[in-house]
Amino acid sequence: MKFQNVKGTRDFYPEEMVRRNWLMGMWRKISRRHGFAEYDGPTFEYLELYTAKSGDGIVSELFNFEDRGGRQLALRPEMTPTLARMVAARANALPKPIKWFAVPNFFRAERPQRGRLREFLQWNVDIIGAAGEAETLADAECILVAVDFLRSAGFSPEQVEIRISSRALLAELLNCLGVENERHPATYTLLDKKEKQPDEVWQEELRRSGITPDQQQHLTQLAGARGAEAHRVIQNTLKTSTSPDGAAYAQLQQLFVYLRALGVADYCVFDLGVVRGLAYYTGVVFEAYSKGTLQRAICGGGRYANLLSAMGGGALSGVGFGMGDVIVLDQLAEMNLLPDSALSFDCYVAVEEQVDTVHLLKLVSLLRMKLGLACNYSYKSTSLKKQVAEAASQQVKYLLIMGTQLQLKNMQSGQQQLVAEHLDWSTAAAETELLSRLKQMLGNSPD
RNA sequence: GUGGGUGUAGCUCAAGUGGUUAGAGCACUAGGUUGUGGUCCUAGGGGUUGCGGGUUCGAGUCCCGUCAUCCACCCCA
Repeated sequence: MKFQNVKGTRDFYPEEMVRRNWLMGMWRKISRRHGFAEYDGPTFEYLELYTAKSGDGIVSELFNFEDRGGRQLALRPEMTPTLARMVAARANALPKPIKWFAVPNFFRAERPQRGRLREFLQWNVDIIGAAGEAETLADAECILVAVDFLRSAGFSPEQVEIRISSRALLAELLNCLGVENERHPATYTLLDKKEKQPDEVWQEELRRSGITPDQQQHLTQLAGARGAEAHRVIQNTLKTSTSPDGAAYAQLQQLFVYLRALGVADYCVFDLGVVRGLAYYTGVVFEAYSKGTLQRAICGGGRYANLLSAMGGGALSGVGFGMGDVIVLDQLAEMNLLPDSALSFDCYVAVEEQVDTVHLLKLVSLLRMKLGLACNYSYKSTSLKKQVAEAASQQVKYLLIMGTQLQLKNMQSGQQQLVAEHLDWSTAAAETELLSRLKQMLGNSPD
């Protein structure tokens, strides 16, 4: 019987693990420097937690099972329900705003394809409980974190952009056009599809949507309007109403003022075509869009004003985004931005023929446990040349050569120094002497 | 769930229209170059050609099924 990994899952051999750890490290570093605290929850929850948010239809999309007590459980397909549950449990005790992030693995029973697997990692960043004016600050900070990551990973504004819009603004505009509230969700879906299908198909769907020809014409102008053009279209639309609201429009303009102040405006573009598929977004919506050969969203997020209360979490508004590792790594690879994934250790001890293995082990143990260095040596007695070659293949910074003398070689500079003329393991004092000598030489060597 | 492409060594690929014992490079292992940078030389291990059936004197090659994988659709938290 030959086994293989389950469809849609990945094995992480050391080389891939280096990349994965690099990405997770970036996510954590970026999150922390913007003042976010890491949290996590269980890998599985009660099935109802997910059906409560997304309806029974979600069940076919997730891995669910029954435990021995007959309870219906499911592997987590996303973090928001868990987050809502955790926040709800301590809603009154947690200081606001709550700025949390997580880098969990998720499971979805979907058909795998490029950029989508059945188990994947996703960076989740949320700010919950910022109210009033502070909402826009939180929106800006969320987008800032996303841009900071993309820029730090090496994406240029030519390679990726953050497309930003607002559901609240769209609602305002639809009201001006006289589209009834109950038609808003369907209209959002329509707008969302504008760029994803041929124009004739979209126009056909528009005709069948049940809104008036006049409304259809305005909607065509709105959909996909970007930057200055979007502002012009909005101003024209607001004029068509006798009592325009304009609050959401003002808020969105304020958001862009903040983004300019934060220095990330070059990555951001106002784009009315961004809607996001999720029903629960109520305010700002945004996505990072890759402009590579495979054009697609790298991350997506937005403001959800009612989600937590709908899940028993109290009247707290939140804003957040998620970024999956599969697409990010895919896009980084395409743009040649992935770091070197070779193994690397701190040092390697090579021995000449006459060296006693017991002495070798004593030195290795000093390096590993007293100096805390990641250190390797060969189990076999092979030529010095092969040991040096192996050291080089492990990308070590230092090579220690043990013979009658002990020498230290800096593998980057090629410089070699004498550590000790003779190695004396007979007394504890001699060992301490050697240790401090090594500490000094390794500590002072330039990396 | 629908449609399409692809399955030969760990990886990248060979093997005229069916024809002897399925090959190469890289990687891996061992030995050598008596030793300080991924070298070079030699040797070796590794394959039921995804699996099952069929056609045939004979199938990696043709046919059917199945599984896996990739791509697109659906969906996208």
